[in-house]
Amino acid sequence: MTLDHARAGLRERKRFATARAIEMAALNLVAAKGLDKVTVDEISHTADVSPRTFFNYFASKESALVGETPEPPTADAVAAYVNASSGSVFDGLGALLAAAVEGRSNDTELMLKRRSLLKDYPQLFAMRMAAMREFEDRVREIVALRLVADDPALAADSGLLLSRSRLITNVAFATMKHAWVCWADNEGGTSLGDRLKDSFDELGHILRPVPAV
Amino acid sequence: MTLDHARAGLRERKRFATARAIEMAALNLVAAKGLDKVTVDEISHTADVSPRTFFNYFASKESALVGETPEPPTADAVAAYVNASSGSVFDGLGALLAAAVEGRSNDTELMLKRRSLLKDYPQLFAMRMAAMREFEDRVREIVALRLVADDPALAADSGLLLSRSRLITNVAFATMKHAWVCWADNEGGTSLGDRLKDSFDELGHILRPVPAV
DNA sequence: GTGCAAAATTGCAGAGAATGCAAGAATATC
DNA sequence: GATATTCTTGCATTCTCTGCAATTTTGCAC
Repeated sequence: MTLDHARAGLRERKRFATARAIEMAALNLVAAKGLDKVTVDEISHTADVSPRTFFNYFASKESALVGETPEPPTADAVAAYVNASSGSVFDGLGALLAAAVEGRSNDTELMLKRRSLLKDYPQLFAMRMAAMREFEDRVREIVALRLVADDPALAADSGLLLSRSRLITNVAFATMKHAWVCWADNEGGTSLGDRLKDSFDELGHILRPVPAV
Repeated sequence: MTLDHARAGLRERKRFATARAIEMAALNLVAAKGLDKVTVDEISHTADVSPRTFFNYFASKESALVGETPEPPTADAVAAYVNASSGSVFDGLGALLAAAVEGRSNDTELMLKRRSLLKDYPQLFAMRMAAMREFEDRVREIVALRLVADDPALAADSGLLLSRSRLITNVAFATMKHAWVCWADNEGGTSLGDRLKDSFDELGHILRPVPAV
């Protein structure tokens, strides 16, 4: 799925094309008629596959709409973050998430359609966030590594380490959610990656308000 | 739903009893057999109502499981928070959320069953959080009021006010999520309200780490 | 308590979602 | 080209959810 399709076999390319046709059909139909006026039969017919094939690709109508989950960060990115000697735990975490979120397919057309869809249907956006549970847990592990690197004494108190890494990860994902909403709000503007940086900067502002002089 | 049932009419009491019977049946069956081994027919039969009546009470099998959404904070609580002159935006926000979350029914039996269910099925926990969108938006409005009270100049920049209130609310809900997980993790322990206070305290720690002397 | 209005329950019919299975078509491998 | 693997498809089936109309239960006035 994440490879360049030029070098892949026919079978793989066809599979990719079918998935894209289904997603495209689903996004267009829902944009035109509304989420609950569109059936799987209709989507399948528009994408020129049988309804049964639809369910070979996607577990539900919704999962054809919300897109893939982010790919886990590379070992290099993880190491860079964990061993960063300057800044707070949050600095660098934004970049880590940005790489993961933007990493996947650069299919701009799908991305834009999906953006306006998720903006119109918050329920779908919530689903997308919920689908990131595995990814979130991976990020939590990475945060825990960083916390131990910053303060080796923490390794001894696994309860505190778990609690703290969970809280930090929750806050990071809350910030990501914020970035996404801002990004979807001003249609044209900046990339999601840049918007993520802005939100993490704003987070820093809120957390350490300039002390009264 | 939120009134004491003693003074309510027969009709209202019966309605409440039916809702509870359905929730109880659903929770027990899912605990015993697993989420996808339980059908609405089965739940309805156990609760002694027709399947059609089930859907008069709940929109889906899941919504019978996850429970009600929190009630909005009282005007008094809002005023107290907005006009608090000391502490950060986050101080007091924990208490505001605690009151809202604990406010509803004190049905301990349902609460405990639901707690272990939501722990076993993170998808349902995600649904519960997603169902709070209205409540979340109300909290965001309140946060915006507080921000303006703290810094009247912000009222002029509605974009920044919106962005900042969103981010703060997202972080607050992330903290609430953290509190919930901690609360569900150590079964017996403290109340959810106390756990919320702890999580908001921990948030303060993370945001303002003790500066190196 | 009798009668009437409002509300709740129920059955039924029907659309849509989702899965298992087995047959057939396309692709890969040699 | 022969064979094995994988994909697609149709069919049957179960389950979810909704609208409608008939029936029953409750609230209220007299």
